[in-house]
Amino acid sequence: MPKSTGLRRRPQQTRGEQRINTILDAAATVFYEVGYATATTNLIAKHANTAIGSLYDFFPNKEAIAQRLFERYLSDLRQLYAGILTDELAQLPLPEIIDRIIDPLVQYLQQHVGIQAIWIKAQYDQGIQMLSCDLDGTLEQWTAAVFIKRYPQCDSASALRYSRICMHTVRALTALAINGPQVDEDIIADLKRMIQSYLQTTLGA
Amino acid sequence: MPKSTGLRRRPQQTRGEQRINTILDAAATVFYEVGYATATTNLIAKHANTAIGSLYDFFPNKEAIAQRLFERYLSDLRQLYAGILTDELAQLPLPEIIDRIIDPLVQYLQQHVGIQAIWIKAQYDQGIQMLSCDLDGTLEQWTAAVFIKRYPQCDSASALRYSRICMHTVRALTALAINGPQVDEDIIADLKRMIQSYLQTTLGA
Amino acid sequence: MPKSTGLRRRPQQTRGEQRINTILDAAATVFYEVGYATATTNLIAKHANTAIGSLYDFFPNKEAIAQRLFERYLSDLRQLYAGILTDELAQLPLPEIIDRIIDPLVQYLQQHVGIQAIWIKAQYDQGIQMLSCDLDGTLEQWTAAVFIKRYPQCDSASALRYSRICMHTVRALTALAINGPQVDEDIIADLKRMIQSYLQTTLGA
Amino acid sequence: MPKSTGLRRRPQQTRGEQRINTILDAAATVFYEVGYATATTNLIAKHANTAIGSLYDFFPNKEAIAQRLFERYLSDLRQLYAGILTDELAQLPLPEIIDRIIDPLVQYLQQHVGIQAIWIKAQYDQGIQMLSCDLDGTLEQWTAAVFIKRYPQCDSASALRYSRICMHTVRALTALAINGPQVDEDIIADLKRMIQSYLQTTLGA
DNA sequence: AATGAATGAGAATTCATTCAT
DNA sequence: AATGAATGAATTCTCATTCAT
Repeated sequence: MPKSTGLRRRPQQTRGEQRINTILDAAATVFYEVGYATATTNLIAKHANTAIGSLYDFFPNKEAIAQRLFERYLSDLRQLYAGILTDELAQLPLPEIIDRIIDPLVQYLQQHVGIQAIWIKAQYDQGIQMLSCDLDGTLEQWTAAVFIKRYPQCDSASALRYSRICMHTVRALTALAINGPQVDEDIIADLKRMIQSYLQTTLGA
Repeated sequence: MPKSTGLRRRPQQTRGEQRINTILDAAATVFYEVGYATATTNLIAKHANTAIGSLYDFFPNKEAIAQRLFERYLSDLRQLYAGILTDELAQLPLPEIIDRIIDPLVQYLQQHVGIQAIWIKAQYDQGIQMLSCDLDGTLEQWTAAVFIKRYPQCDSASALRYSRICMHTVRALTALAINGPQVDEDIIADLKRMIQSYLQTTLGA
Repeated sequence: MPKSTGLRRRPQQTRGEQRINTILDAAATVFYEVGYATATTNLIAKHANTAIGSLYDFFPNKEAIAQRLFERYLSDLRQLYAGILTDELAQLPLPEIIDRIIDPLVQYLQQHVGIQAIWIKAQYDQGIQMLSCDLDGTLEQWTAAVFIKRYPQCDSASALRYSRICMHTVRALTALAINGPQVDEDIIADLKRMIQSYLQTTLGA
Repeated sequence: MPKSTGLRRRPQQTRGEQRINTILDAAATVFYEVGYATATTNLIAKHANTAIGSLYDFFPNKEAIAQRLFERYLSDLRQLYAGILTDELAQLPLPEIIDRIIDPLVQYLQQHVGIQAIWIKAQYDQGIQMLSCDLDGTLEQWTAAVFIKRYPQCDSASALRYSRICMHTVRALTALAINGPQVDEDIIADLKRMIQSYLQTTLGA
């Protein structure tokens, strides 16, 4: 059952690189529109204006496409947070920290509907669950690192636990707040308040 | 594309009534074991020791089975909360209220793994999203009613909004805490703390 | 493949007799409405307000129902033509003969839509073809007998051939003329003219 | 309930074109051998030495296959009659006209057993009735045009009526006369005589 | 006799994936 | 590299018929 999910053929030319991105974009759209389970590889190929055979030239199976999408999102977010998760962040007041973490995430989700489909909306879909682990885990670790810096009394296991709880809440409420490109800012505000009060109660100011 | 999800044949003998329940129990198990998306009607029939034809005698498709399951869970919960959501509840201290709402829910989820599969774990699965609306909505309304009673300054629209936010958080974190019959009590404790601090910050003591 | 098509249980009581007729009437209606191939035994039972089990108490299979319908129609027609196919008939002028044969048939078809479905409309349906042989054959024989009487020079083989040709034409054009209880009298008139001129050309006045 | 009957995928390679024809040929054979109602898509695929999936690549269902067959036959006949239905035809003696219309049709039916199954033999099968309309209608119109030319006193509505009556008779009696590649010439001769005498009686020499 | 629940073979249909061109 | 035709296992669903009550 452990299918390989890597690329099949490493693209030799820029054309191939572009093709891969076209396919991934198409997949993101299709996943968003019909859901991961209902999405078919043929439909993705059609959206990408690509022959189904070409799709399979690059990806061994449907799962690998989602996998690769996750990787792309993760790399996006890595870049995005590189400038945010600095040492100074932990020194700021808690509300500020929360803003600086949540706002870019919300914005990114808003601008990339594909990630909504596979990360937020399908969080427990058996077919995609494992694929999202990396993304989940990475975000949780980043946040845990901030916690440790800010709350020195906090051991790393606890920090990860808190972080995980927060991230799950963030996922659930952004899912509620975000619908395609639309965002309900009130819910985001409440989400922030919830996280803030939780952390204050749990770890002190 | 809105398939009808009613019963196909209303059973007129006790046998039929039992058969329906057997199928629903089997479906709950199968949904839990392989997930809603992966579950097939044949697999459900096999688990129920029933001919596939019998399943289709009563249910037009998989969706209808899930629908019916939701109705059964909802009716269970209605009964469960009938004794809890009394007028006195709103008079109690907030932590007590939260305990009295969350504890029975956690216990019920723990004892009915089927509902975990379709309500908690598949909360954003396109195939099941609409079906769970009733359950969602009902729980949210119940809680909103408690809020209104406890916080008279709170109008009903806001109460519903707060309630919705809380229930989504509850779903997300019970999903994290509960795995089949296992419960991570620490997460439940944190969940309660999160809800409590959120409500206090938002609505006052 | 030669399924028995007789009755399974000879009804001991009038109740059973009635039940059989109810089922046959229902079958006639259903055959007319959806066609023989599409008709299901369950649907017939429902139309007859009868349990499917009861239907199978009386008829071993779907084919037997159609078979029995044919028998009923045949017996109706036998009675109908008993007073028509007399020795004097052959003495009449040809147009008169034709009227006396076709008119009652058209009227009967008009009044029994069930026979339209299985005899006229499904004349080449594999499922029903053989069943209609008796009805076909009988009508052809009756007519052949008239021919022989009227045209003494005509041997019985030829008479049967002419009769068969005429009956096929009659079937085809009544099918065109009759639609449920509606009849296009013009077509019937042309049908008669066609038959008459054919016979005159073939066998003389 | 009106399923679409167009092609699902328009073939873009010669292979696809061939495959479609193979499937249609197989369907014609199967329809002839077991009848339209009994024919299954799987059986057709098997006869065509084709994966069932390929069949569904091109055709959404059995009906669409029959539809397409009709179109092919119609186009054959159009070509066939292009050289026959000339202006001079109407000048010939009636028997000659009839020969020139019926003979090629009989020959074509004889050589294409598939059309026998769906056009002649299943002429009133509910499943196929509508599909054959085009073929019916076209043949009737062609013949009506000849009538109008030959009998100037005849208005177009009447011509169409006569034509329709004749074509139904032709269908019924060719069905009786033709069985696969076998033809009973005597019946064809009688058919011609019947049509001729009918037209003479109706429209004059 | 009657009821309607149960059976399961078999038909229709989809779609991830491979293959020929 | 690219195309799209082909494959067939797996799934959904129907319905003639039998069986338990």
